Amino acid sequence: MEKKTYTIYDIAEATNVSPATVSRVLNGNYPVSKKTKEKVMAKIQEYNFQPNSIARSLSKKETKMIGLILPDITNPFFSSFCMELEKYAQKKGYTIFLCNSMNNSEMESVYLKVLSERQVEGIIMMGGRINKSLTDTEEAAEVLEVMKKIPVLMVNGEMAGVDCYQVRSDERLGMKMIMEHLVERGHKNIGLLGGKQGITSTDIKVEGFKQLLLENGLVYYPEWHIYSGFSVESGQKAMDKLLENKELPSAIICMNDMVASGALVACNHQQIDPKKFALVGYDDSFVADILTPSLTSINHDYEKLGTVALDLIINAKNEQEALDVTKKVTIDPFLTKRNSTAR
Amino acid sequence: MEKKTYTIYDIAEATNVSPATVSRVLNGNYPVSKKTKEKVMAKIQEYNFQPNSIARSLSKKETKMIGLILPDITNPFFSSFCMELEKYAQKKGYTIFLCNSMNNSEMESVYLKVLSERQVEGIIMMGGRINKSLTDTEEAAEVLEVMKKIPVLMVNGEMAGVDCYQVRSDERLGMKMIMEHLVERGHKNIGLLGGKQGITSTDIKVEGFKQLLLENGLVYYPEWHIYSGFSVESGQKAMDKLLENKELPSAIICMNDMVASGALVACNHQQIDPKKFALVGYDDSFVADILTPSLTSINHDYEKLGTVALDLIINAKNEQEALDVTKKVTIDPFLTKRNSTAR
DNA sequence: TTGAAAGCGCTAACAC
DNA sequence: GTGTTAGCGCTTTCAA
Repeated sequence: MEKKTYTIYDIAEATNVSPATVSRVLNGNYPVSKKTKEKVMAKIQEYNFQPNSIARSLSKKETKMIGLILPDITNPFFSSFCMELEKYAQKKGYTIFLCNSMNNSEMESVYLKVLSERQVEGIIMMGGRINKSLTDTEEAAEVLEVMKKIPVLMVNGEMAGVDCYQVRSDERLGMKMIMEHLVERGHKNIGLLGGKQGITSTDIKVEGFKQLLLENGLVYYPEWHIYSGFSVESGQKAMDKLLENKELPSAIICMNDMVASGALVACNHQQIDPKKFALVGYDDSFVADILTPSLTSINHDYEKLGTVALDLIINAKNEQEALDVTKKVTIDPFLTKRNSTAR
Repeated sequence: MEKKTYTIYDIAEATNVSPATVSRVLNGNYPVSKKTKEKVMAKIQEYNFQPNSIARSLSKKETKMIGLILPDITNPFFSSFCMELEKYAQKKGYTIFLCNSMNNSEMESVYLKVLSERQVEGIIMMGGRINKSLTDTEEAAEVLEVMKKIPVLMVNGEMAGVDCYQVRSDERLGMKMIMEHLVERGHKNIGLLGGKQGITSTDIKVEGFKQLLLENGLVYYPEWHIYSGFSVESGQKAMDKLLENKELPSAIICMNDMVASGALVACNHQQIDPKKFALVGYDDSFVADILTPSLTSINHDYEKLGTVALDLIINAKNEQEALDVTKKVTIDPFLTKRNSTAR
């Protein structure tokens, strides 16, 4: 079974050329006569030779690998992004190194180190430490250390004192789209469910929510605003709590589709027709389609998020000299209307 | 910004030892005097030195990377497996190289090549070409070629003529658990929705379904058995079609949770109370919890699937000599009962 | 316990 | 156009 694995030397020898020439036909970056080229190609075919990209990486000091650190690939938001990122990376000749931190800061640290040792050419971070409103100094220091060697990009997050590449979907705008949609549907009493204080994405939405109520001449009722988390269960709990109120809103915005799912579960448990409320989610994951009623939600435009992120990080090297580099890009989300807010 | 990145030579020089010694303290595999060890460690700290694992890989001819090729990480079945695999791999000092083939055979080929060039130490395949009942010769040949160099493991799939490592959750047993559960609940009329003929996982379940009906003295009604696919929409279509029948089953088994979701959507559209049917899904993904009613489903035991798969592939190298290696392992799934089949 | 040196497979000057 | 050769950064005999 110890199959001999061929090197360019084997090919060179068998073809009576030098290893350099083999390398040249392999890379096509230097002129090689048609004749020798064909000769070499033939042997490569014959031997089914595959270049060792480890050796190439060492020699060229480039790995064509991008690291992606996220909390949990099981979450549709992250997997959707991952998918789009990889799709685009593939086109660009890059390959993605996926790291699930399991929502654990220590794991993030471990992976930061692993990726650095593996010489990835860029690191994209999502969730976890970059999504806390209050930056932890230790955690920031680690990222800064890595940034000395490798460009870092954060998706929908940031850390105080860490000046890195950023791509974010405009959650303030997303909230505005939701609000306009609801107002247009005649809603005046609107509740907000889920999320956690201190998590950036939540804080942005909450702030937008309050401000937009004001702008639309509507009132913010604290009892209709319930923090709970990001999971289905948290959504269920939040909805249960909301339903304890005597006065209820006519529309409910949820921090993500999971929370909205939980809200629906709560309604069903309590034998309350969910159509009583206009319900809106966030992330526009595939669950939005399977819920009853199907869920109106905000789409982050995953494709754009992915392509922009990759472009930024790939170009980071070249851009380092340029002074006017746009390091932070904001992507417009869009609203997908479904039955949960139909008239 | 062109930050000098240190090598063991820098450390060696600064410490007045040889690079070899630095390597030894880094790896801890050879005796080093306590004194020099501490000296070296200190410098490593000071310089914040990180070994280049590309160089190490080239020298040691080991990458500690395992490739994972699957159709779509967005699908909870695959992401759940991926998560468990990575969790265990991390413990074992391995790292996962994720490849989304986007359900595209050519992409599978591309990734097979990429992983091979990148010198991964094992390749785990799921879905795609290994899940067709009729093996494509070309596709098999590619896999066989790779197997000359790298051990390959297939999860819930196989290819005719390709003798590789295999881990599968026993879908025949899963079907039996479902059937027993339904029979115990008094159901005699059972339908089967979704899947595709020619896809192994479907074929196994269908065959089991028919046989188990027989064994339980029940009748197979072709009009209650509707192929459609694996998506939510396909489930909806299948259910719509099923509902055209005059006589309806009292229980419905779906090929996966997505199809079951679609079935529920169809019921809701048609204003039919889904509680009229006992509904069972497959995969036990998180959607099972958010549906109304919550969905009874078969869990593949992702953790076991992941750990067994990794162990097999990691040990492949050593085991090559042993003649009696168990190359194929079957994992027992388990039934998670929820409201959709409650009395 | 430590150092010298060869080598992992490929690339890229530099010659010719 | 093509060959020679010196690395890339680390590991690992072999000697000392």
